[in-house]
Amino acid sequence: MQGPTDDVVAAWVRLVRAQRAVMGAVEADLKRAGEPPLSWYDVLWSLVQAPDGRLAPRDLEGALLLEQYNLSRLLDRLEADGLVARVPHPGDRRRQFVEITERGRALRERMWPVYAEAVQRHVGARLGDGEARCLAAILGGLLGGRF
Amino acid sequence: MQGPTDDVVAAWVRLVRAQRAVMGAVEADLKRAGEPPLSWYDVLWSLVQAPDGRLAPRDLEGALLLEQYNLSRLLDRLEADGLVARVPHPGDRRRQFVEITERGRALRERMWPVYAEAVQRHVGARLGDGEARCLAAILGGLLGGRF
DNA sequence: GCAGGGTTCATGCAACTGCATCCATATCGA
DNA sequence: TCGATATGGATGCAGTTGCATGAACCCTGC
Repeated sequence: MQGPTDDVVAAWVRLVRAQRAVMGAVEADLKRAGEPPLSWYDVLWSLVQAPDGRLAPRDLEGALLLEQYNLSRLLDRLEADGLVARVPHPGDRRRQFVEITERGRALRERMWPVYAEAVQRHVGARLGDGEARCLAAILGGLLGGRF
Repeated sequence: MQGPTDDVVAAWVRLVRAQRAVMGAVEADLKRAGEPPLSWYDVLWSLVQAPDGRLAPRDLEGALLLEQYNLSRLLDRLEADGLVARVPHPGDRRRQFVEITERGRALRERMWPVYAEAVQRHVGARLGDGEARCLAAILGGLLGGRF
């Protein structure tokens, strides 16, 4: 196979570094505001968007690109805080649904302004007109099927 | 402060997801080939590029966007494998240099082909002409001062 | 109906990370 | 010079992740 061009390597390096820097900054803003980590928001948001506020763990896994065991434990923590509930799947006792609770919805709504402001500060404010759209398009291609 | 536009949010979401997907895939390729994780490569490569193959931990920290304590322990592991050596700083006994060893250089050279192929497969092959350059440019702006 | 195999989710254990703090050393100011 | 403060790096502990495996359940073919 042909090796990557210099441009590709540069893009890769900056992708890793930009994500680390920006995500770290957003995560830090959330923490400073006394809110839970981003991964909690991601789960809650996925559930809010889903019909009936519930999803199969497997779907969450795919949506959030989490490993099965990581999701399992993340859900443990969310459940312990009363933000989601695991409800049995009628007809298949292996499976289950994860359902957001009222408390979970409330937390997500409380987190959103903090999150949005952090994203604006660390991403929005640094991108010119059209750059955001262009970035999203290219990254979408990079993601290929996975989205 | 004005909230982020939809385009900014989309860019943010894809940035996180793309980095997770691509980085996970590259990391997995390295592991499959029996090589150490990417963080090891990053340190070794930073040292190779530095004059005399040595850097102050603080500089590595900035270059790799690692926390001080994480770098300290990463260096523990690299040192335990004989890939780097901590050498005292003449004139300030608090400080030190991290110096790559021959063994470290050899490992980096062995890792590179595997790494390069993974980057090509998961990044290069998915970007059209000019997209890599465009992506690198936008992400560079996103990084702002930090690089 | 039941043995074998696949699917879904959980968990024991080891490695890694985050956080607070500590230790040793250097620097600054009176 | 000496005490207060700052800096560079390490470390104890708790929380999280990765990996391998396990437990419960479903399904298929015989």
